[in-house]
Amino acid sequence: MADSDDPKSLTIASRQQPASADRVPCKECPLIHCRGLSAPDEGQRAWIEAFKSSEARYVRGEQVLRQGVRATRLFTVLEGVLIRYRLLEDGRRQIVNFLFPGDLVGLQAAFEAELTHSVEAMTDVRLCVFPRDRFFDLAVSHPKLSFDLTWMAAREEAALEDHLVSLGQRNAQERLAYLAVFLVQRGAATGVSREGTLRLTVTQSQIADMLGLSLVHTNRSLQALRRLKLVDWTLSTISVHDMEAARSFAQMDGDPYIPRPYI
Amino acid sequence: MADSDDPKSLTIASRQQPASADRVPCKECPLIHCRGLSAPDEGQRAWIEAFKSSEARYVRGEQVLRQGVRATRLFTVLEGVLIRYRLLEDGRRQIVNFLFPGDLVGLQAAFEAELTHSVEAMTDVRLCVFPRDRFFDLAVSHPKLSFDLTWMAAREEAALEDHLVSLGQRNAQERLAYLAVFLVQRGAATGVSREGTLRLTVTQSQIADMLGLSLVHTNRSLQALRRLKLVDWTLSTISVHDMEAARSFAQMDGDPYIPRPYI
DNA sequence: TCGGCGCGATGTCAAATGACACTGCCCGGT
DNA sequence: ACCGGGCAGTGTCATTTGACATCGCGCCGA
Repeated sequence: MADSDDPKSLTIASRQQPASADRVPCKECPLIHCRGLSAPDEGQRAWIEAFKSSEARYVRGEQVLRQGVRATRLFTVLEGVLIRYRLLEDGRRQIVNFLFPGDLVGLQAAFEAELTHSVEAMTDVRLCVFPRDRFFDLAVSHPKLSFDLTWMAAREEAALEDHLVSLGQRNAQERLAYLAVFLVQRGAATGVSREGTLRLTVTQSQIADMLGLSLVHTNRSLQALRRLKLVDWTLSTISVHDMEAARSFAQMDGDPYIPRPYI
Repeated sequence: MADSDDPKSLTIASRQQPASADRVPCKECPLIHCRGLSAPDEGQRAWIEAFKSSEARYVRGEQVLRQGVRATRLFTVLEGVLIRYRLLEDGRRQIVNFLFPGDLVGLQAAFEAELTHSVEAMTDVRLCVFPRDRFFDLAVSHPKLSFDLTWMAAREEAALEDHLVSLGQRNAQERLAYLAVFLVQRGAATGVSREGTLRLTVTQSQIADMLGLSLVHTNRSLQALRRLKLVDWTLSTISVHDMEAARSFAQMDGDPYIPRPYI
């Protein structure tokens, strides 16, 4: 079920991450070009630049944050995709959400609480690092950023609400269609994918752990969707031929496009 | 499935809610006495008082917010319990969360987005009303409150994460035990329930719609839990005899007590 | 006093989903 | 060339969960 406990990924995950010397200045932030993300203005960007302490890189499979610890750093995704998941004591794993460029990683750390989930890189990633202890300064000195932060938290909450509806009300095929559409659109909005297709390595085991299905049933349902020509999801590629058909198959409503602020 | 479309509740729900003349001054806010809630200080309370525009009352079954509209007001729960749910086009309903005193209702409204869920009163409730358009002032003029707001959003997100794990990884009985423990503890923290028992009218149909189970299966699983002497859940009362046993049965970890700020 | 209604409970059967054991394929290391 | 590991796919059978029909009970209003 949880495939994160194989020896290799553990040893990789536990080595300390050196702060990379080179860092992108915020005024040249590559995320500016993402439709789907609304960039902060000049003043805010200066503030963010000062707040940002460094950059970090992780390779696919590495753990960025570990459930149960009190983290001292927050991150923001500059490049790549990650997952956020929780482990139960008996080894069951629930993947809670995927993280794309612009997303905030580890907001819980800001409130000196223990993390309730782990975060793992799905691709090689670059993250912006922010110190937790200066977090409160943010709200004081730049209200608009603080507002954006609340916005981001609310947005993430809405995403979880969507997933919750999926797990609670949709059957296996609908869930798969929903997740495929969700990921492809997230990818499109953050510059990771072309229209209708997302190149991202996701194993069926990970899909199963996200959707609350068994591995075998996930496999069979994926095949069914492939036969229906709705979603073609392979190890390295998710492609949705007819977005509207897939959306209606999965009973998705609401507007897919709401530009999000980021930090 | 969705029982909210019976004619009676609809007519009740659609009448306009007169702003009640009498309102509790924030300095006498009854929530001060809730362990489980950390009260704002004097200065903050003054600011909240100025921000608060009125109070509203709803009776059990009334709709407070409706999915798909752009609300102009935010609420805070002063007294009572509500549910937040989403309807799918074919009538399936997913209850997303329960709202207890101190909780924020309709944060999405702050970002001029369409609401993705409806909110309905489970008991007679009293709400504090805040205008949406003065919301941004909050962040500017009182950073600590803005910080608390982010905190609350993050807390709600964590709760949804818990529910997501439940729907994704737990079987019917575990989900029921989890939900019972969750509700009783939420009730205890907000002064609604005595230790181990919560008096709150929840139909099995509502439980089913929260946990993604069929009505019949919910019924049978509840009976099973009753036979196991873990949870006794009737229409009007939830009682958990042995909290620790129930928590471990449902594979719940983490600290149940984190005092939350409120507004 | 009668009927309607909301809610819980049950019996029976069907469908969805899971568990387990096994195969084939690809790929990288030696 | 061989081995081992990760991953998708399959066959078979068990378990969980859902669908549908029905009953009992308490409540309330005509």
